[in-house]
Amino acid sequence: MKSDSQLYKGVLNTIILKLLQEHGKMYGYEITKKVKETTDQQINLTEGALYPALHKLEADGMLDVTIEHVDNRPRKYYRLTKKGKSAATIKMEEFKEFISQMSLLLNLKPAIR
Amino acid sequence: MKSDSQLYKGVLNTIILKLLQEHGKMYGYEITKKVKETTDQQINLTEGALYPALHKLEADGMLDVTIEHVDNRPRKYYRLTKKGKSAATIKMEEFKEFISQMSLLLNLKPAIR
DNA sequence: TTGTATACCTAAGAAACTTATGTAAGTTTA
DNA sequence: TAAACTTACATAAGTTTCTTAGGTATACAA
Repeated sequence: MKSDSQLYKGVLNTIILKLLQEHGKMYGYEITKKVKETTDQQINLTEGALYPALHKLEADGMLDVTIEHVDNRPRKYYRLTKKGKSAATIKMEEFKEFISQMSLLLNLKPAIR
Repeated sequence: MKSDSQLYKGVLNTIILKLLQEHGKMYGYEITKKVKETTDQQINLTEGALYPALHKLEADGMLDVTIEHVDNRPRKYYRLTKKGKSAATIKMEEFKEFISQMSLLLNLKPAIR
């Protein structure tokens, strides 16, 4: 995760879980592309951050993996487990709460639903 | 900073700079109280996080310090320097940009002005 | 055949916290 | 009046999470 701002520390898992919740299954490289595309090239989710995060989420029972071969190259598709699904929901709630608290602290108008 | 969520990592400087921008001068303990009060006791800005952060901001030329004694106890009042003022503004812009990018990634409705 | 895109990976170091202390004066309460 | 809490500062060890910098390998375009 790189964008000249410290703010993105801590949101990596939230992003991963949410993207998987929306798209069903994704592989690592696809996630980096998706993030870059969605944020108009502003956020570069680096592989050095992503892969260790995926491995940790898998070790924690949040993700299941299936390997598929495309053009002789392996892809590791990740999917949310049951535990991962509820974690995704919780992380989203936490994020909204975070925005709401920060809006109070920084005197912003909160308006995220 | 403690609230059972990793999200608050990275926003500490933003909060400090913004509070000082709004209130002119504040001392450390006052900042922790202000954060607790504003967030309805939800966010506990721990001293182990705050004091090193204040010292670093001072070392970086963002803050000026003056010591005042109240009831025989010393208070270190912090104020934004010129550099600190522009840093505060930049941090706020960065935070709004962060919210906007995250809203895209997490499919939220962005509405912070 | 050189560069770019795809697709995975790890390891050293830095940064920013948490947790756990420590000091000391003033204030409340049993 | 002793104990407990609040005010007000501080540091230091350890953890987590990321950055930076590498590495492997296949496919395709110039």
